[in-house]
Amino acid sequence: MELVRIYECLCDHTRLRILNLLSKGPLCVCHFQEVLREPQVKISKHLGYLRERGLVECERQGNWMIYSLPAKQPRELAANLACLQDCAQDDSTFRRDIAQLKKLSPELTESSPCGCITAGTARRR
Amino acid sequence: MELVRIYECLCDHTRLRILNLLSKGPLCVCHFQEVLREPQVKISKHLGYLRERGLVECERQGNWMIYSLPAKQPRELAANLACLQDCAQDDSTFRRDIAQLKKLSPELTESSPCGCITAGTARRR
DNA sequence: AGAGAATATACCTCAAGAGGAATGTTATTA
DNA sequence: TAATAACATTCCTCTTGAGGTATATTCTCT
Repeated sequence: MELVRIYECLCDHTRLRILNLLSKGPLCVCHFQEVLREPQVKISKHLGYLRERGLVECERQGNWMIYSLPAKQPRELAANLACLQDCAQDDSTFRRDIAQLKKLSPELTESSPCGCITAGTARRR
Repeated sequence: MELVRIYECLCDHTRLRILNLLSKGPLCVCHFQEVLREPQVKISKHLGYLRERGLVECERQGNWMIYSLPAKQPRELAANLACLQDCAQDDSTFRRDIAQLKKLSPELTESSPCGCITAGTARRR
């Protein structure tokens, strides 16, 4: 995987926030919307961008698309994602996002796919 | 230092090569030209870009501008430069650049500023 | 089959930045 | 002081990508 391609993915704030959330586990699009508070198009396009370049994988689960970090990562990618995680700890936005994520779905890993089954009713826009 | 700003600096191949060379120590512009075999404008502009964003520092030494990595680096920058160095080891271009650098000026650290005193006569374009 | 929910894509506008040609700037040397 | 070396900057063209609006696609459920 080309180093430059990786860095191109990392040089947008929204994408960094997405990758930061994904470090905690798979998520569906509506969760990103909930946590990041950004319009659907924006999130969907950034996810598409990351997917095309192999920074994330996705799988359909009924009506939901579950995004996750690649199961098998080339060394350069793993190293940079680890570095990002390290740096994210110092940043208030990233920390707040994680806090918000836990708040929205404390049961995340327990409930079905990604806790989305109830998320539909919880969303308002 | 904003993470995104750092990544913006890293998402160009020429800049990565520059930073890779700088990891071995300070260098002047003519050395970059020698090793990277890229036109002067291109190198100068990328160095300017990196300088504006605090990824490199420079100091005039007579006719030469000596570029180096910042003496004092914020954590995010240090982490990412370290990560880059780690990844660069797997890449043939980066390895070749370093080899070329050593070949051009094996005495680098011993001779004056950056070994540039003789570099002028060595260049041909 | 039809409706609605979740997500993706097309199309448009705007800004940033890459690369090159020409020219400017600063310092050294004759 | 004039010439030259080493760099920087300006101006121009072209591509990429960000963000938004509107619309399409894919499932699920009734």
